[in-house]
Amino acid sequence: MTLDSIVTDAFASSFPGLEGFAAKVVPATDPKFGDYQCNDALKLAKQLHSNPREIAAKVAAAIDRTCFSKVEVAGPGFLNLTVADPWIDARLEELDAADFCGIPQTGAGRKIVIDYSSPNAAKQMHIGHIRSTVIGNAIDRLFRALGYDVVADNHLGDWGTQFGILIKGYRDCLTAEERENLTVATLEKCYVLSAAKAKEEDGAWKDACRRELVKLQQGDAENLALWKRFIDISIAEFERMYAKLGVKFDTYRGESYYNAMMPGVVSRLVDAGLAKESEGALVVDLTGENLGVAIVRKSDGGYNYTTSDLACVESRVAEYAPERIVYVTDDRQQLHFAQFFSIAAKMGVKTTLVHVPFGLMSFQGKAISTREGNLIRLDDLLEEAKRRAYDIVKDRGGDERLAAQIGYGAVKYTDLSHDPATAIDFSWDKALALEGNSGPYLQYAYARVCSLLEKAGGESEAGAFAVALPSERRLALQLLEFAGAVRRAAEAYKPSILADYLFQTAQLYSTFYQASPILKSVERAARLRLAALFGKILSMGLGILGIETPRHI
RNA sequence: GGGGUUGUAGCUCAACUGGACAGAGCGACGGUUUCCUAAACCGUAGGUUCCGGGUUCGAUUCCCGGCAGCCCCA
Repeated sequence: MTLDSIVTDAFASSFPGLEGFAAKVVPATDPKFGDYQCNDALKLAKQLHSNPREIAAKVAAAIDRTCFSKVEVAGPGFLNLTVADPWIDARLEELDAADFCGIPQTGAGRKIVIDYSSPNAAKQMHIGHIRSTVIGNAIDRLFRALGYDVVADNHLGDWGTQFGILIKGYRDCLTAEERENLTVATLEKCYVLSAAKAKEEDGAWKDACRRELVKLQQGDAENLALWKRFIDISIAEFERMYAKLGVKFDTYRGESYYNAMMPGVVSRLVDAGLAKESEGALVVDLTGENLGVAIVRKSDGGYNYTTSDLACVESRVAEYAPERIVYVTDDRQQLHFAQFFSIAAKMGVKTTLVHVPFGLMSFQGKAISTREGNLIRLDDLLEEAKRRAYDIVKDRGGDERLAAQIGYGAVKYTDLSHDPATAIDFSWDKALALEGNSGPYLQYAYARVCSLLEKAGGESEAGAFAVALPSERRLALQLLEFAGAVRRAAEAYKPSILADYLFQTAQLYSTFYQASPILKSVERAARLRLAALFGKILSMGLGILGIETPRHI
């Protein structure tokens, strides 16, 4: 019997007329009110046009008391519930025995695609790529934790005019040695040089670039091989970053993958009467939905993102039949996705499309761009994070590996602890925070649990749960909310909900740990058990955020 | 001009989708190590939740109207 159903029963027996009324029991907003509360008497009073306190009193009288040590009506009609300690112990026992730390496997047998990170090929990743990568990966892990079959796809920017410029630059701006040992950094330099020459007066270089592009598009073997090489080098470089960040993709399907499908998409749009000619371009008019006009084929015959995204969604539906496709991109693309989703719906695409927009990262209030000259390479950020962590860790016998776990964890947590919707202004100190609400705070809490258990001689020392002190009860009740926090984070596409939960949990543990001796206590066995369960939940939760949990710090 | 989004403590952010006295971190000030990891813990100070209306037992949350920042589209 869940608390929900116990209270629902009490409502049902007090008010026989209620059909399908489900009471909701939530954690108390303040410990002084008890452990849980139910606010439904207030809601019901509105429906029934009667006094909420009387309703609450009637329900309180009807509640089965076996789980509760106290049930009272307070304020305008709140039902405050204090559970009996043995009830908590029994729930903890269940939680500890449950698979997946009690996370319901609601996604079993269900497939979703998550599209994130998506950097442009032939460029190095920079701090502007952190958000999509880290938030997207946490959403990916959240859904896997719920049992979903997830396809993580990296929709690379691997096609377009920049490759004409790159191929021309590769041939005429690089030394033989640079061509031999080609890196992404070299490709970047090569692009800058070639693009600069393309702006020259006579236009000869620009024309040459265009010719290379056309050859590539027409399948010229040499240019195609070069393009392929650029992509392979780019992906290898991205994977070097992803390895540091603990990110793994199932597929790397860039725009090029959908290239050949685009004419088909356009002709279907025309056949369905959705796309119409306008000023030489082909457009879908969405002004009726206040979404303006979406161009699906430009007047020069080229396609744009809307078209390739439509081809992409059709391809994914045909291949995977996912119930949902989630796109994690910055919030500038909201209109684009609204247009694309609307057209997809009109084409009869059978899946739910979700856009998770996040606020753009800026640096000292300015946009991150080459022009502003504030483009901090992701690799440099991660190295600096590791270096700062190492300075602290080395005195305690920590090595480079530990420094990386802590430094990278700090960077990831900083991002994940904020609601994706908020814009973030990058600063070294914030990104690399090691105290307070930070990744290392959580890792430190975990390391202390591990150390404690080790000193105790392993988890075998732990006995039955027996919560008693307020600090133990509060920690215990918080642990029982884990699955709910995971579920809410996934439903809202906000890893920050889980991060916030874990931080609060670690705070409650620290308070308990500080206030109550464990090893030297007569309650040793029970407290060790509680500490061990906290460690298990924390480690699982951080794992879902993609943050590592070293056992020693 | 149209649309989106944000506005909460000095700063950075929460607030479980309408609940009780709006909470954390950082910073400030003051405490806690013969004791399980002080990257920790405890306490104090700090608020017109941008402004004005509305809805109701109850609004940071929902509705309307403004203001400001950022973004997108003509």
